[in-house]
Amino acid sequence: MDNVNLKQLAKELNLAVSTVSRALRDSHEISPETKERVKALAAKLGFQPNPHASSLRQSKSKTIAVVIPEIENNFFSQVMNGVEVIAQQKGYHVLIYLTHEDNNREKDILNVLRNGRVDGLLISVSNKTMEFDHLLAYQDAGIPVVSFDRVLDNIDTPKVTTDDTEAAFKATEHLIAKGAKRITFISMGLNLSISSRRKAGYEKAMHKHHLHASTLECGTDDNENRAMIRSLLQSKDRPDAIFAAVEKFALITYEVCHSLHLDIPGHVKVIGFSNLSAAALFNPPMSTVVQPAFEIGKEATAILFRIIEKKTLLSAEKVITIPSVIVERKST
Amino acid sequence: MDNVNLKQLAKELNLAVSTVSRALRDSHEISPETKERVKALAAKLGFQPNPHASSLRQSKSKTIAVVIPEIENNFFSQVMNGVEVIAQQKGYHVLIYLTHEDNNREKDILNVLRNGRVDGLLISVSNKTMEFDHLLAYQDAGIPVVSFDRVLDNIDTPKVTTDDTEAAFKATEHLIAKGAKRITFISMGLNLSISSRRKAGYEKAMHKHHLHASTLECGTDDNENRAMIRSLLQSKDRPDAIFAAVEKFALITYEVCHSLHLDIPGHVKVIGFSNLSAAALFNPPMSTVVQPAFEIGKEATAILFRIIEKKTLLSAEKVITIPSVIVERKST
DNA sequence: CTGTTAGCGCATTCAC
DNA sequence: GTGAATGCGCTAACAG
Repeated sequence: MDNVNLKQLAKELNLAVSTVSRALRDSHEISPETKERVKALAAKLGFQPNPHASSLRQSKSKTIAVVIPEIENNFFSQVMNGVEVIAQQKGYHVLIYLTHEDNNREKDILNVLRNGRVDGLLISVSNKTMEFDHLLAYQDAGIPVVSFDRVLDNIDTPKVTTDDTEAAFKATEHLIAKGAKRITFISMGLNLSISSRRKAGYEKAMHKHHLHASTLECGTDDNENRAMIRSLLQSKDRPDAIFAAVEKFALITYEVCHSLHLDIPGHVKVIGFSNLSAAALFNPPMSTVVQPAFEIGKEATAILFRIIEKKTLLSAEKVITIPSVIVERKST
Repeated sequence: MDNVNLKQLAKELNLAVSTVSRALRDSHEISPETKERVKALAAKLGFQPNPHASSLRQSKSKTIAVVIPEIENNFFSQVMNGVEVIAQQKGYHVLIYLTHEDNNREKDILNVLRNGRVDGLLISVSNKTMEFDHLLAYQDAGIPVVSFDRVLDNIDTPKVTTDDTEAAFKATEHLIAKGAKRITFISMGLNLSISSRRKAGYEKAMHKHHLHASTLECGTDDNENRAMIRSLLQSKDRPDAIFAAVEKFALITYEVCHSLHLDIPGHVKVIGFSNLSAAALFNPPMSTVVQPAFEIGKEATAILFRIIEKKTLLSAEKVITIPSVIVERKST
C-alpha cells in the first residue's frame, strides 16, 4: 500500500537520503559498489520516485499538453499518434485536452496549465478563436508553445502546417482538369487561418481558369450544414463539383448526393480534405486531399522539445510546412 | 516570467501564506472581506497554484491516465471523448498512453505511473497481454483501476464492456436470416477476452442453426491479414458471408472483395464490429455492430471517480455491460 | 478570524 | 565518496 521512497531505501541501506538519490541518478561521485547496492534494492522494492516532489524541486514536469478541438477525427488522432511517438522517446508524459471548438473552454484550459503542470504545449485552436491573449500569456510565462494545423497568423509561435493554399489550388485544378466548371467550395469558419488559406488556393485556381468562385459557409451544427448542402445541390444552377474544406462536409455531401440520387462524379464531382483511409471504400471511392497528420504531430513535438531543451531554433524551424497529397479516386 | 505564488500574494497583502491559501480555497474561517481582497489580487496577477506542490502535499494529483492500444481507431477516440467529458466535469486532467499492442510497453507505462502521478487508471489491454502482474501492483498500491472493452477475465477490477457474446450472436443470426450458410468469423488474438466472447456468440448461433463454424485467425500485420483474407475468398468453398470481429478486418474484407470483383452482398455478405459512421457511405453501405464507445468511456470514468472518491461500489457497478447496436445496411 | 510551524519527497549545496 | 541541511510551494495541525 505504502509507496517506497528515498528515505526508506536510505534507512534499509544505512545510507543518507542524498547518497541514495545520487546513486539512482548515476552521479559520478558515488562508488560503483554503492550504486549497485542502491539500485538492487530499488529494483527489488519497485521504487519509483515521486513525480510531484521531483517536479516541484526541479521546476519541470516531464509532461507536455496537447490541446485540440476534437479527437473523433482521423486527422487529430493521427496527430496524437505522432505526438506520442516523440514524447515517449523523450520519456515525457502527454496530457490531452479537448476544446470541443469552444473558445472559452480553450482559455480555461490554457489558464490552468500555466503554472508548472506542463513543460510545453501543442495547440490547434478552436474555430472560434480569434484573439490570442491566452497564448501570449505563455510567452510571458516562458512556457514553449508550438501551434499546428489551425494556427493563428499573428502570433509568434513556431507553426507546423500543411501547404493549405497549394493543396487547395491543386485540388481545384484537378477538378477543373476533370471538366468541372461550377465548383463550390464548402468552408468552415473563415477566421480560421486554414480556412482562408484553403479558400485562397481555391480562388486562385478559379481565377486562373476564368471561372466564377463560389463559397458555401458551413458551421458547427451538422443538421444545419446538411440542410444547406442539400439546398445547394437542389438549386437550379447546381454546382458540378464540390470541394470540401474539411472532411465532415465531404461526408455530408456524399450523404446528400446519395439521398438526392445525384451521381458522383457524373452529376457532381467531390473532393475534400480528409484523412479517412476508408474513403477508398466509398461509393464511389472518394478523392481526397490527405494531410500528413502523423508527420505534423511528430514534427510539432520535435520542435517543442528543441525549445524545451533550450536548443536554439533555426529560423527555418519556425514555420514548417509539410505538403498534403491529393489521392485521386473515382469521385472526380 | 516568474510565476506568482502564495508567498508573494501574502506579502503584498500583509497576510500569512496560510491565510491566503485558505481564502482562495473558500475556507469558512476566513472573513468575507479578506477573501475578497485575496481573490481580487490573485485574479489580477493571474495566480495559479503550483500543482506539484499541492499534489505533493495532498498526495493526490487530480489526474487520471488512460492506457489504450491505439488512438487511430474510432472506437478508442470515442471512448476518449467520453473520458474527457467526465474528467473535465470533475476538474481532472487526463494523461494518454498508447501501447501500440505492445505488452512490454504496457508494463513500462504502468510501472512509471505507479507512484502518485495519477489518482486512477483506465485501461484496455493490448492484444498480447495475458498475465496481469502489472495490474495487480496497482491493487497493492491502492490505486483504482477500471478496465474497459478489452478486459482480463481473471482480474478483480470493475469492468465496462459491451455485450460481446450477445451482439456477436445476433449479428450471426442476422447473417443467417439473410440466407448465409457458410459464415467465416475473422478473429484477432484469442487471448483477448473480447475475441473469445465474440467467437463464442458466433459459434452459439451457428450451432443453434446447425451450421458449421469456421474461424480465420488474423494478426497484427495488415499485409498478412490481407493475404489470408484474399486466399479465403479465392478458395473453392468460399464463404458466403464474413463476420469481422474488429473493424480493420471488415475494411480489408471490403477491399479484397472489390479487388476480386466479388459482389457484396451477392457473393459475400459482410458485417463487422465497427464504430465508423462513414460505413454508411461504403459501396455498398456496410452493416455494422456498433459499440457504445462514448458511453463506455463515460461510464468507466464515472466508476473510476466513484472509487477515487471512496464511495463504495455496488456489486452491480463492478461489471457494467452496455449493449451494442446492430446497424443493418446493404452489405447483408 | 489569522498567524506560526511543520512536512510532503526529492535534488542540491555545502561540509567533511 | 558520503552525510546533513535547505527549500521548491503548498496545506494542515495547532495556537491564539
